[in-house]
Amino acid sequence: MDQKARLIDIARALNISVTTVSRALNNKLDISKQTKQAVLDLAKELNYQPNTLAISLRKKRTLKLIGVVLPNVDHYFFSTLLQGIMSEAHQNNYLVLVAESSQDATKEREILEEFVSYGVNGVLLAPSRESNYEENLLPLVKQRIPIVLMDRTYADYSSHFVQSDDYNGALEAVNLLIKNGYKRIAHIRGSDHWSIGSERYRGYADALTQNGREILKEYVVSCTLANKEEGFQAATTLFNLPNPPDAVFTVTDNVAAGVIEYCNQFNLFIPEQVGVVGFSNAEISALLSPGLTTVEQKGQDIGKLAFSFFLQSLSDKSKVFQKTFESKLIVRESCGSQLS
Amino acid sequence: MDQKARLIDIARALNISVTTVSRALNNKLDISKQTKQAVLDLAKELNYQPNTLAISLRKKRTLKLIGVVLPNVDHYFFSTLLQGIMSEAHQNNYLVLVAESSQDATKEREILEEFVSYGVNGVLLAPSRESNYEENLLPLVKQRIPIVLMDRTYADYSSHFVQSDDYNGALEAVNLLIKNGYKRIAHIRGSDHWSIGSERYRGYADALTQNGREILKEYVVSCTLANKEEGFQAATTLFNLPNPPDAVFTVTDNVAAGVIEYCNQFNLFIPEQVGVVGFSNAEISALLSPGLTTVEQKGQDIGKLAFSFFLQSLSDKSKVFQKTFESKLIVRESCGSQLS
DNA sequence: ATCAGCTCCGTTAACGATTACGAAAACTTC
DNA sequence: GAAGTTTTCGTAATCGTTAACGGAGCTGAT
Repeated sequence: MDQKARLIDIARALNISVTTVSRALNNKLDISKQTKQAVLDLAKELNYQPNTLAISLRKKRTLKLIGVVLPNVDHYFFSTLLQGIMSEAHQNNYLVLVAESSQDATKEREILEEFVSYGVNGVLLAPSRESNYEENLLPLVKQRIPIVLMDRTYADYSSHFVQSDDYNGALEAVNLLIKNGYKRIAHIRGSDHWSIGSERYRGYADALTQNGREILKEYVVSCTLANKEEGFQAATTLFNLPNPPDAVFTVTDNVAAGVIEYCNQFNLFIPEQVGVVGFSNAEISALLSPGLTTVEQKGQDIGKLAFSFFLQSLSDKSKVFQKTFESKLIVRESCGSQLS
Repeated sequence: MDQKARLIDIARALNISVTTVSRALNNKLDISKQTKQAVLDLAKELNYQPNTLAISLRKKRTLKLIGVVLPNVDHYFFSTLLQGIMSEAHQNNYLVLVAESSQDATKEREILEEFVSYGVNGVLLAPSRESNYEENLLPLVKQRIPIVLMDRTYADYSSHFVQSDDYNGALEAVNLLIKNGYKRIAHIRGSDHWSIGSERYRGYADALTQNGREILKEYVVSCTLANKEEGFQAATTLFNLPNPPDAVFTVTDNVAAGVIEYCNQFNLFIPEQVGVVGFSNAEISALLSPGLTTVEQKGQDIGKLAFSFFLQSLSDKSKVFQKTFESKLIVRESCGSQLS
């Protein structure tokens, strides 16, 4: 009784054919004003909602549906990324399937397969750390499903992507530390498999050499999960060196939070004794004490552009859309800029 | 050539009927081993992918698809909520449509309609502030689509829900401040339209009266967005009163972050001069200095349970599933518990 | 030889919408 | 009033898949 209203329900009630009802609702020509009005009125009364499935099937046009795969949604950067995607998608009447790979390449592959079998029109992917082109992406490429990569890319595959300029961001961050007088700058970096790990390291290394400084192995500590705990641990290692650093550049803000906690705990004053710069401009960076100098990653903008690249790639199959957002330093207390 | 293979293509190639092909692929009984094998082989060769639209249309429901509507995904609590939902959903082979209402009841309604016309099997909804039952939920209820509410509920509608115990959480938080010797406890509260705003205020008020204290109007400041800036502003108001408070309980951790920033900036020592307690146990609460005492909201658990309620409601149509998670205080430095 | 009971498969009608085609009704025009 | 034109509507096919039903063919028991 209260079931969903269909065209046939309206048709029977008005004693006309389904075709006529369809015509009325779709603003077609071959229909009189009166019947059209009657249909529209009844449709409104019954709260008629067309069945998208049936329409798509009939029109042989797929549903407006895209899939988004992220390593973690509770990570601030990714959640803003998602927000950007969803706002664009909603404006274009696309629905968004979301799944979390939890940084697990196998799970990522499973998700992508599910998405494909569900008939998504495209995939926006922020690859997990161990994701590789051959196994994860090739199947989609074969099926000609548009893919836009976000945040990181594959070394062996050129596709649409939107990322932030990790290299220059890191370069500027370390340059700032140098300019502010820090002498022994350490880096807590991400893993090599991870493009943001290697890109940010590259920026760190080049900033040092461009300023005629050496890169000391013991000043570079790797982490894998890039969270606060690892930051604390790495700080412990660094500050217990015979010749400890006087500044730390970290691969993410969360890692920097661990460093700051270590310094607060062991009375190393920031920025007087130790300078700290993070990466991401996560929510926490403004809330930490002292405020964390960091490199902005515009999650929303990246997400929006990624979706718009997907849309454009539908109409222009041959073109490859790529964008690297410029990095921007957000200077707060932790890097000693206020000292001079 | 590269067109998608359909059942009829396989059927024609093997000179059998579509039904038989369908039977082979769906592991039905009435079929011989040989034909079944032949179909499976050819299907694999042609890389047959069933058309989910057609299946869903025929079965009158989509295959394992649920919709999630949240006010904001970049809010930490909601992102953990989403995480909980997605982890359960993935385990049960459900795909998850996600959309953001941006606290806009009209947009929320649009999203819900879209979800329905896509044939989702259920909806998990964290209602926006102005969402009302009549307009937003009634249409779904009429169509007998299972709905599980999260975080807040409707006064005029009893349904499945999962929420955290805002009232008792607030009560305990304020009791702790009282126990730790704070005399003039203020509250920065959320708006009245918002159940967490009124529930947490109710807890605050009852804690005071149960301890024989007065509720002073000037000690209760309202905010709408519940962010750090509003917290800073409210702190400015409170600490410039002729008789300023010596403790503040805030509706969210972000608001508390604003208060802490104010105190740090104007040299009000926490917890010695001012006690602060927040709500949510957001990521930032552990990273702030001093660490913020707060009430835990188990986003992941709430999300997981909400999904499992949805699943259960499918098999047991008549039962109503409801759960209020107990609140739990997370005690850190900001509330003076270390002082005594 | 007849009948019951399998196994295996095809025919047909759905699911809810769109659309080509043609026919009835209404309106012109001479 | 007959012929032509236009407006308005219905019939039936179609999208890709599933499912109720029935029928052929074979086996084995009576």
